[in-house]
Amino acid sequence: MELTEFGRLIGQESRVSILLALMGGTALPASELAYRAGVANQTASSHLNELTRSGLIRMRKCGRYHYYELANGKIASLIENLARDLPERKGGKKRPRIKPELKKARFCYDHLAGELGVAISRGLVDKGALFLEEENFRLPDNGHRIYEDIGMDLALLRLKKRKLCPRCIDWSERLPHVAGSFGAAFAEKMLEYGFIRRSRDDRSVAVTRAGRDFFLEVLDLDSSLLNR
Amino acid sequence: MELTEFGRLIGQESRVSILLALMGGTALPASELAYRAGVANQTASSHLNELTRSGLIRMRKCGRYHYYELANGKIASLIENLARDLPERKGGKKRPRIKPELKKARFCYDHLAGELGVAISRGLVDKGALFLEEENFRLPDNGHRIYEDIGMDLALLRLKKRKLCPRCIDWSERLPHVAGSFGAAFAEKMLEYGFIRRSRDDRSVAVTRAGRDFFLEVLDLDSSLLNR
DNA sequence: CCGATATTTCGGTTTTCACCGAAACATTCC
DNA sequence: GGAATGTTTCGGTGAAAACCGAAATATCGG
Repeated sequence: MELTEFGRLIGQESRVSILLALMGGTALPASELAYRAGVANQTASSHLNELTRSGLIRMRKCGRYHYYELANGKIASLIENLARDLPERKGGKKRPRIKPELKKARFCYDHLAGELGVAISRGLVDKGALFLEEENFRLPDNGHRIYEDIGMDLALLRLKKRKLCPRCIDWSERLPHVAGSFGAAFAEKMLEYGFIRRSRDDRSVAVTRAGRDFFLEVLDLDSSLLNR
Repeated sequence: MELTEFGRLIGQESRVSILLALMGGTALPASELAYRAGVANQTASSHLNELTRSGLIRMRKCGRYHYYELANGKIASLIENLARDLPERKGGKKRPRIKPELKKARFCYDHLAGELGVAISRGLVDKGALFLEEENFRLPDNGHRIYEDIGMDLALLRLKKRKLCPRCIDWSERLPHVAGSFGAAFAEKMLEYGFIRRSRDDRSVAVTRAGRDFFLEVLDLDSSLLNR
């Protein structure tokens, strides 16, 4: 895709709203996206069509619903990185743009980011369950107790053609956290066990009471992160 | 800056042409930029005004000339990275977009990139004059013969607040090469000694006969890179 | 098949903005 | 000072496109 085309696509509030809504990794139906962007269904439909043609998003039909989602994880990181690297607003410090819930914990496409995402990755590293390397993280060859306990099959993940556990530099934190098929699978497990819960409205994530215990006991996370 | 604003700015051929023309790192007068973008001076002027207000570029007056340049190196890498990470054109492989001269050797803001830039960095590493580390390159604590021979004062560079020698991942090569104040100073030296010469038209770079000898002898670069 | 719901297509309106001609402003050169 | 050159400001035109109402299409639930 050309710079200009990409720029034109993200040079428009409604389309950016749509893309940002999809950054959470969940596929959403057209009307929901129209609502979030604050435009009529017809308008959103034409935007969705354009975004699809350009390859940034894709559509999956499910009955009368058309579910749209980001085309792949690369698109998600592209946008995440761009948002992170944009220069500060000229006039100084006033940047309350980041909603606190998002800053705290959110989905970045399909893995956890924000303070929680960063802390989890760091916790795993501290426990010897993950190693920070040059470009990517690395998983221990023999697996790790933590993964066994929550029933993660690392061998299965290694088979996927997708990168296993690349580093993703967080948009709000500017610190590395684990992404890739491992990052996605880990987040999936956390949802499965009810340790975290997705927001209904955006890509923010709440830590449940059970999750609080898990993160405290298994990963020694700082409790200040887990309150509220 | 907001995503949308940035998108709008680069969502337009003329403005992208201007930015790309400035990616070489040299400041250019308004009329030159108008010419390269293929629009009238008045039109370019309004684009330049907008780009300046947004903080992407800045202006330096010199007599009746108004020289515009990228606001700083971060803007350059932002654009370079974005261009690198954009998804491939949907329809497959046809991407002859990169001009061969640019692919071979070019300025990336103020340091060398392209095949030559990558090769130089690799050559310096091979000679023990540069070390490839996690996020950045590192210079040897005691300096190196190579730098003495061309009269580079590393101590002076270390004083600058700018990063000394970060890694920059090349847009066309997708390989790391050295940027930062060291990268800029090294490129400056190469120009000074007449080892390379900037193109008058774009940000591409030609290796002179003297440069060929230097790169062959001092850095053992592959001669295929240096022909023509 | 029918009504309800989700989405898209079509047509037309309105907004945005890229563009340039003309004129103003700034600087240099003579 | 006056002509020449580089740049910007102003005003108007034209094209692109964001938007929505209305109607068409698709699917679901009976």
